[in-house]
Amino acid sequence: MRGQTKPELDLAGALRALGAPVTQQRLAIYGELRRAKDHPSAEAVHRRLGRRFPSLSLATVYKTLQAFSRLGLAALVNAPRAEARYDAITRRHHHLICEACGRIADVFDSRLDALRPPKLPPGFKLSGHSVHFRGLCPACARRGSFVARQRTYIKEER
Amino acid sequence: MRGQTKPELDLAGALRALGAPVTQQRLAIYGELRRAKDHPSAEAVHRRLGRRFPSLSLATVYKTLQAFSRLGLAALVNAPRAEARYDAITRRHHHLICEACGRIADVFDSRLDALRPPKLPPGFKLSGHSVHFRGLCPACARRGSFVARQRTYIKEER
DNA sequence: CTAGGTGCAAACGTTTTGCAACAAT
DNA sequence: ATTGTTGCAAAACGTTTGCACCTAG
Repeated sequence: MRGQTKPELDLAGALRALGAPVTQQRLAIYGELRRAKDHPSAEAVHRRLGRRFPSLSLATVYKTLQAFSRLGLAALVNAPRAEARYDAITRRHHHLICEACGRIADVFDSRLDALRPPKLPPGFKLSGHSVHFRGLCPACARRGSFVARQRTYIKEER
Repeated sequence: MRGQTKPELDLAGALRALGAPVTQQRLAIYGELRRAKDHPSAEAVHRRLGRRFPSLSLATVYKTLQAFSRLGLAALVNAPRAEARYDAITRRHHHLICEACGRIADVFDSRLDALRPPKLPPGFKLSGHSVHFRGLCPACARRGSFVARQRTYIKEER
């Protein structure tokens, strides 16, 4: 739980504990992710490591970040590759998302509407917020068999 | 051009009030969005309208949904076209997102961690949730000039 | 030696764009 | 008549994949 000086060592241990190979690329990518404080994209990580590891490929960065995410060693902040989905309801509300089938349900709750961030940075102009609840809808939970933590969600109905 | 509740009429009025042209395409797309209860993607809206409006193009659906979103007549549920962004912090936390520059800050708050949806559908297996606060960071708020409601967020730093 | 990670280039699906034709005001 | 929208096709973008090679265990 320290790691500002040698975050790579933590990673190596974690990977070994998980039976996953420890590679130079993984150490470098994890080190960069630890160092970064701006939630970088795969492309950003690749760009930043470019000087020191000219042979590191973007595909490896993608695969590695996905692996970290799957292994619980990093977290995906947003849902990439998701189609834009629209709602005619513009009144403030929140969402309940099935991670397996992608179904989205509306959640109306004034308690959630009233949330405020603790200690907002001075000068930040807050314009809104939304709460995303994730999980498995009744149908998908019954079927089971969904590998969690893989993708945030998949598709909507035709 | 009817539909039982005549949602098209609301749209026409709203568009006129905003000085925006009222077209058949806009009425149809809005009608479909109102009718749908599953937060459809642009592609889904296009597919569903295909029978009745064979000449309607997918590009128009994209442009129209974006326009609606910008005008406050529809809401974008997720962030499309966003790059996947990662975080080395896997401990539960929330985010504060600048809609102009895309900067993401971490928000730690046990009160937010403890949120629960009101009346969860029976059988839904909740696995987690996160709160996204949106707004303008101090730097962007100072500069002003950002047209809100446009995109959810844009880019991260190099 | 073997499992699986890596690099490359091509493929993918979604979204955006340039532009000419067109419709709404 | 002017302005903004539409449709088309092509391009852009982030991401994923197939496969040969390489590397850690």
